[in-house]
Amino acid sequence: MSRPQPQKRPTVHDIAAAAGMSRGTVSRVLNGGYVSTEARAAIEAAMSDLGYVPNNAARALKMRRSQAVAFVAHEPHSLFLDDPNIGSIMLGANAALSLADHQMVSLVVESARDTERVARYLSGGFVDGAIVVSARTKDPIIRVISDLALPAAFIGHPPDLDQNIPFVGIDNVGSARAITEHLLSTGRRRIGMIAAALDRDSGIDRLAGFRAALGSVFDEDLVADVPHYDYGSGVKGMRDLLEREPAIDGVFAASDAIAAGALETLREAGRSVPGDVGVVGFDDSTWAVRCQPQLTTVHQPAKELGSCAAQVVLRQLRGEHLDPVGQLLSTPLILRDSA
Amino acid sequence: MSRPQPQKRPTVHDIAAAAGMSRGTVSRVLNGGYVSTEARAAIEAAMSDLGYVPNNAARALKMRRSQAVAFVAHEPHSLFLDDPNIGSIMLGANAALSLADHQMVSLVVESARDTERVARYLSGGFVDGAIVVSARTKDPIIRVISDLALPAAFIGHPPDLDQNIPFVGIDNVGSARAITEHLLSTGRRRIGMIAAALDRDSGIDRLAGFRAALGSVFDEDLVADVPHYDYGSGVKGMRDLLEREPAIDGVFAASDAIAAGALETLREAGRSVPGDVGVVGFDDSTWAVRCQPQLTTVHQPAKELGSCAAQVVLRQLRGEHLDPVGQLLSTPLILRDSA
DNA sequence: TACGGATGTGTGAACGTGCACACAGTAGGA
DNA sequence: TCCTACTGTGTGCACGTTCACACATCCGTA
Repeated sequence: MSRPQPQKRPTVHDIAAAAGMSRGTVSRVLNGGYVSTEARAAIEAAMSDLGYVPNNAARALKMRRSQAVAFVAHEPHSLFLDDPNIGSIMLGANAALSLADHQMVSLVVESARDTERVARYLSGGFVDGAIVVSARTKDPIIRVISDLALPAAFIGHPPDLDQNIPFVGIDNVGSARAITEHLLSTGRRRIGMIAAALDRDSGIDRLAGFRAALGSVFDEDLVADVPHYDYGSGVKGMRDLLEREPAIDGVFAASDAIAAGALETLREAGRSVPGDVGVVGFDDSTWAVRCQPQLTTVHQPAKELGSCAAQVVLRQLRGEHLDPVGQLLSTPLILRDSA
Repeated sequence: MSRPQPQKRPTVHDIAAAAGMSRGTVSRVLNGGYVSTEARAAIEAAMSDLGYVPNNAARALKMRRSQAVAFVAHEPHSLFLDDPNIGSIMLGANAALSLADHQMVSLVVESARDTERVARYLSGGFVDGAIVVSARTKDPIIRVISDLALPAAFIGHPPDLDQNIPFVGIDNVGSARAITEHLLSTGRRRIGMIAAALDRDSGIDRLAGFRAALGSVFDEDLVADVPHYDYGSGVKGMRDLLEREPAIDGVFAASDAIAAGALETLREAGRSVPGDVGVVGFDDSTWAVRCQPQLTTVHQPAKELGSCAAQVVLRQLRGEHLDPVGQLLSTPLILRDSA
């Protein structure tokens, strides 16, 4: 089968001609307005006959509206795969946008090259707004969105985020503090933390909450710093911690995946959990119930974060005023067996 | 900050006026052509001055080219979260498209409503082609793409896929057969399978390969049928199998996640692996090395699948002829500890 | 009889871009 | 001198849509 032209598709003109009407009437059938029942029937028949589909590019050009919202997944390789939240957040956002008849298009940013292309894409009129997840400090995408005045919502917010850009997130400081306090309440004395992603608000805030809970007992030496929220980082971080303080009896892992890695290391080292060491995670992801023992952790409402962010963007699109620029969702503690 | 209009953005006209040139010359600066060095300098200065970004919608309308390719992730909720392949496939595709200066936009299909909207989006001129992953039998998306003659590539192919639509995949039948034969070679006699996703080519083919390897020894009763490739399905499937045949000594799980679930159930049931029961998986995902014992499995070249599919679409876009419509990537057996 | 409103339909102009074409000037070769 | 080729620039049109406007008809009422 040869494919010389990309197949001439019918336009409003063709439909109008086939139905014996004018373009205006076809447009009215599509967008609402006064149309007689016969005219509507004829046009609808012609449309399904010729297989008409409106051309979004033309519509977007004329209307300055594409009915699409970008979901910018600004994640390095390993994170994207090992972070279960990102998937849930996407699905939550997709569902909310879908309900409002908007298309979610997700853009993956891996390299500097990607950043530039995504920036071009965002400003090219293909999307009406953007949801940005886990942007980093000094992320160029932030500037682009700010310059463009593109309706946007950030999920989590880097410390240098422009005050006017709305965000939704969770109270990382408070949640980290609460779960650390739980660890204290079970009688643990030498509590360490495997802190990750300290170039992001979430990582920084979880560490801050941990520090706050421990107060004067806080010991810099008991913080292992790992780059990512993944399993491998957990294994490594726990080895570090055991080496520095063999008498450690409590661990706050910055994510469930990290906690899972930590459990594995503790098992190899012959420590029992929660007998010798209490371990808590963060996320309440599938990791939490898959571990042995199951993890005590902080529930992160990933799906709600996604749909909330979508709502924020949609509200801006409708021209509504946003009262509080930021919004924090609550994060219940989930008590299971690991601490 | 009030936001009455979506902020008037500069157009070629504005740039032309600012630089004292005509629109045509601006266009030539952007797209190549004869332009004097002074003119180019003046125009480039004006562009960076006014912060000009070409309007993709207008360009797409005129050129019938958007420089974007859709990645249709046709996955139900649980699958999307638990299938590690989809992420790797996406990253592979993204990298390849990025290199060719194309934007990947990924569309999530969850519901029938989504299907319809995605179909509209695909035919709306926002994308030049599509990569479709794990479409199901009778998927309406297939018809849409076929009707539109949209350059596309399927990853895996449903049995009812139009002969002309290119696909890339792996030899599920051969790989399943090979790993089952490995199980046989270790002396297992009562081998069961936890089969999943039997509404998809991958699920069907893996079962077929299993059956082929066993030949006359194949026993219908030793196949547990579960809906998804996830951990929970593995737990359930293994319970089924143990109940039906307590003397079972080998299990082929249709995915690593399923194998992980099966391991958990076996552990609970007091069976040792690989002592009492040999277990093999499929995918060589992060699950495989995270299990105890680590899984013997089939390596699935997820990233290559993604980049291959992208290449196929790009080649169609360039008007090249595709010799073999289908393409199968090789899948080495990875021998670890579980069988 | 005339008028205002509701209902229904057609037409022209724009959205921002790229391309074909026209035009102008210079240079080289027959 | 004329023709052609090359470089550089401006202008009109089209892509497919929507929207504002003009027009046409019919009804009820002043």
